Amino acid sequence: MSLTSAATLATLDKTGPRRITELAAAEGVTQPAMTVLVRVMEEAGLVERTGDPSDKRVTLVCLTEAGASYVRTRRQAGVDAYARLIDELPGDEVEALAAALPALRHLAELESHAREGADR
Amino acid sequence: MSLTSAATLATLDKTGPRRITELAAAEGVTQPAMTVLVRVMEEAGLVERTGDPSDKRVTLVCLTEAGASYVRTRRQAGVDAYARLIDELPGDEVEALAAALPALRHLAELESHAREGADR
DNA sequence: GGAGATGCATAAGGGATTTATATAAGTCTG
DNA sequence: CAGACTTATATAAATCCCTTATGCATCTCC
Repeated sequence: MSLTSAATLATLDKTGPRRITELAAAEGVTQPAMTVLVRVMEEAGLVERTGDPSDKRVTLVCLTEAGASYVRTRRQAGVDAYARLIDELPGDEVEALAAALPALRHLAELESHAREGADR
Repeated sequence: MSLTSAATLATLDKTGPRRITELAAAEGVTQPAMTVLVRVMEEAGLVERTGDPSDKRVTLVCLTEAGASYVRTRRQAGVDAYARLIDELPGDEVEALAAALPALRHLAELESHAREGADR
């Protein structure tokens, strides 16, 4: 599964159904790339396409139950892997990490904004 | 320049000349991929191949001056970009980040060891 | 109601990587 | 010390994921 596919599933999980164009912009790929990705993920049973009744041009993409469970499994695996690593750190370092969490979150947010500016 | 190329240059900068197979393992790609990468970087003037006199099968890859300067420039650009972001954080968050640096370094080291184990 | 804008799909091409295989050099064994 | 394995790299073909270019259907607006 490509990195972009995984990121797209995560985005769908976070924000609910999206149109193809929105997903492409969110993941920083072109619309044709996202069209193909969605087809592949649909064939894998991870997402479904549903037409938008108010605009027959758009196809809304939403997670299937299998897709949602895939996202959860993958996220949990990541969390577990990091938890195992953090368990090996001395206690004072764990505390320092915890204390830095707001700063790290803030930094990630600044970075994503900077990336938006650069991409367009 | 591909991500793997940049990582390979950084590895060469950190650890000195390496053989193709070592570089491939270090970057997590196959040997033929690294062979091609090295040829491209050689044509770009960033690395040089030198035979190992004690084993005529191996080709040692080392950074040229241009390659080393490329690595330094790129690294500095990254440092600058992060510095700009960190400048926007409130002072207490900067302090928290600084306090967490040893933990982050330690975590990165644990992670790279874990990755070694998983890849083989 | 027709012109332009918008959303998606398809086609063709390129870059980076993979597997499979070839070639050459080293190592070891009887 | 000769042949059989092993190791280091190279080459070839195929694959994956992405791009640009383009087509088609639908919407919007005067």
